[in-house]
Amino acid sequence: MAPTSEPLTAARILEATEEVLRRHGPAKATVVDVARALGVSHGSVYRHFRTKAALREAVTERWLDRTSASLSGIVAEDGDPEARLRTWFTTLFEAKRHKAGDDPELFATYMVLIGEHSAVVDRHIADLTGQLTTIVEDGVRRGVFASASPAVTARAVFDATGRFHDPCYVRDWEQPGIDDEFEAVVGLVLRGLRV
Amino acid sequence: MAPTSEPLTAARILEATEEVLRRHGPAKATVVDVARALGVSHGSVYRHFRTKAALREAVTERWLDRTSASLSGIVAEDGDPEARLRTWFTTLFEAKRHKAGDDPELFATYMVLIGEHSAVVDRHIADLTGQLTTIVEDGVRRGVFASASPAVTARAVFDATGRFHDPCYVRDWEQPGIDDEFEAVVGLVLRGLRV
DNA sequence: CAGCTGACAAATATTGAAATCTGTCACCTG
DNA sequence: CAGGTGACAGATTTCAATATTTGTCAGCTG
Repeated sequence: MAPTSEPLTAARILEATEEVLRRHGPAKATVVDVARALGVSHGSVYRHFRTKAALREAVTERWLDRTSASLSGIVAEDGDPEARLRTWFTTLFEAKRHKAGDDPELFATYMVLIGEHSAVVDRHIADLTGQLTTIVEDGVRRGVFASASPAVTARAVFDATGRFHDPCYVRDWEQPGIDDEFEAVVGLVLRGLRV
Repeated sequence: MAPTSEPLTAARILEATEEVLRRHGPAKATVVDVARALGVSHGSVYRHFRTKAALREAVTERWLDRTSASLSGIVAEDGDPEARLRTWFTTLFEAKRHKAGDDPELFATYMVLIGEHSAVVDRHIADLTGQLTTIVEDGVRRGVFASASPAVTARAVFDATGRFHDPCYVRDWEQPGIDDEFEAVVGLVLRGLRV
């Protein structure tokens, strides 16, 4: 399209790759498509990313990092830890549900990418449980949460709410009654957390 | 194989279908294979099951029902509800983990079947949460559990422990540390359940 | 000479013709 | 005549030929 203009950067390639994935889906998005979208030869793309897998992995990481970033603000706040925990999960659930509901095809695309790059997902989960650990530690410090090991507890809290953030449950997120189920699980977990 | 002998019953067809699925996997198990294993024509199989899907559904249901049955004993016991709940989940997790670990291919086969027959799975989940509801009600009656609605609470407890019984997490079940994570989640949930 | 190109070999995906399977049903047979 | 058969049409799967894609690299170009 654009014959030549700005210098070819990793960021521009990632942007174009996201667009190609959105348009063609994970199965038909090729490196040649990405290069064409940028008006360069596919050899140039390989100058910035060693393999197609590395390129897709970078796109996946960027996508997951956007979610982490939007939650980190809640961790930084200084209010009631229980309320912050509740807000954190509500925000996460809402964000995932909207991503999945607003553009199911794109979400399905990212689910494929996530399946391809488990190391990135592991890092992302470590990131999120790290945020939870901070909130749990804060709660313990203030004497509102009981936990011998905040990191272990944070992980347990994360695992217990999996139904409301793990993509393997996407289908359930549109089901009626899911909000009540969310409240029930979060309520149960928060009760278990209190001193 | 066996030219003719006992009368052809639904039970014998289900048995043979399980065997064919075990041998050939879900993709290559055909109705003709099942008929051949029984020494009959495939038309006879269609006399007992309207479609291939119905046959596979029946096999799936039988498989899931075996799990439910093995847990119902724990529900019927009359000990400490908290201990029973713990035993119930430990038994479920152990059973699933062994099924998955001992014969991964067969487990993968059943995962495919489960994906094909969500109505059967829904029934199975209703069955299991029903068992949990009985234990929770018992705990409330004895004054050890707090719950405004045992059915809702039971469902929340079931959802919160999904990581240790939902097949979408099979991979995690072999990971080191999974037992600690199980303990952490079950501990958290039981704390949340206590008065 | 840094950055890009495009021809190329090997790996992977697509395609369409042939083979197999599903589900039906008129007709056997003990 | 209850229970079973097997030929059949349409749907689905397989397989091998064909086309595309990935990843490399010698060489072009601004």
